[in-house]
Amino acid sequence: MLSKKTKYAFHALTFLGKNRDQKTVLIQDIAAEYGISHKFLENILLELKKAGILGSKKGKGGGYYLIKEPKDVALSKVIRLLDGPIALLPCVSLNYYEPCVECQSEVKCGLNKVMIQVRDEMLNVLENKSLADILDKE
Amino acid sequence: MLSKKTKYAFHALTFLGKNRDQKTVLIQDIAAEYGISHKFLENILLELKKAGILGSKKGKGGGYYLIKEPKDVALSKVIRLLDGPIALLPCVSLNYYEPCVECQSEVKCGLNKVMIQVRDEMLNVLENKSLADILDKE
DNA sequence: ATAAACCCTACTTTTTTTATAGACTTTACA
DNA sequence: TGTAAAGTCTATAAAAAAAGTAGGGTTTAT
Repeated sequence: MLSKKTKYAFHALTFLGKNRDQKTVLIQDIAAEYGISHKFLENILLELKKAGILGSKKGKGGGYYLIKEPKDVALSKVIRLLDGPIALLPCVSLNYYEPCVECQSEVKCGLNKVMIQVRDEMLNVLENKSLADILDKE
Repeated sequence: MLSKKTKYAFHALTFLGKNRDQKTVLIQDIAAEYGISHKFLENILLELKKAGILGSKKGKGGGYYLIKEPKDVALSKVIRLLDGPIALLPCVSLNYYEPCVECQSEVKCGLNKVMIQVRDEMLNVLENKSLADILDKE
């Protein structure tokens, strides 16, 4: 399951996507829309900004806005950013690889082989679905 | 990512699958093979037994054995048993459904719709891969 | 009778997630 | 030019989940 952080990130991105006509949107308005803690959401939006997905404007009249095209915000990108690896095991993660301590030889490990296949099929889905798909269904 | 519990379950199942010629296998031998805590593994094997995947024999000369054909032990079954939902959000889980409190209307939620698609594609993979696939690659 | 092995429940520790606090910086505008 | 509005940043606290441990109970071969 995704963490709440990631789920809220998707909600926020959806809200920002729906309000692209506005120059900026307040954290507060997003928090209110979904009943999320303002402060918690603040951290999430900051991470999305640092990742180049959102832009912001400080000071009075400021707020956040979507900097990327919705079709260019893949689900995989948001998940990796806030939740970490998509792979089901550390030993098959492309972005967060770590060997399994209990594993004598990765090359001989059937579980490793199968989980590489699972990872590839999951990535195929998560890299080809994007914020645009979410917005299309709203 | 899968929990260690689930990862160890797959290791144990693999070991038992490779030793189907023996009547029973000791917890201790599986734990030693992977350097896993005996007691922790005990709990895991017990769950696999209760789920009808493993059988056991008590007393001296006892141990665990695979009760199902490897091809009939889908990855999805083991993951659900030890880790819970496969779906990425509670509101799209088939086996562990819960509404999202922040969601006004599930029917109008684009995230919900997209995550249903993601779930179906993940299930398609995880229900069609099994212990047999792991054993084939060892 | 005894030792080997699984069964079961409860508990503790550790890690991760979720949430909060508060001081700081930037900006619009009266 | 002062003030209020808004994002920035770091640290910490609280809650929940995962990982691991303990120990007595039951069954069975010899």
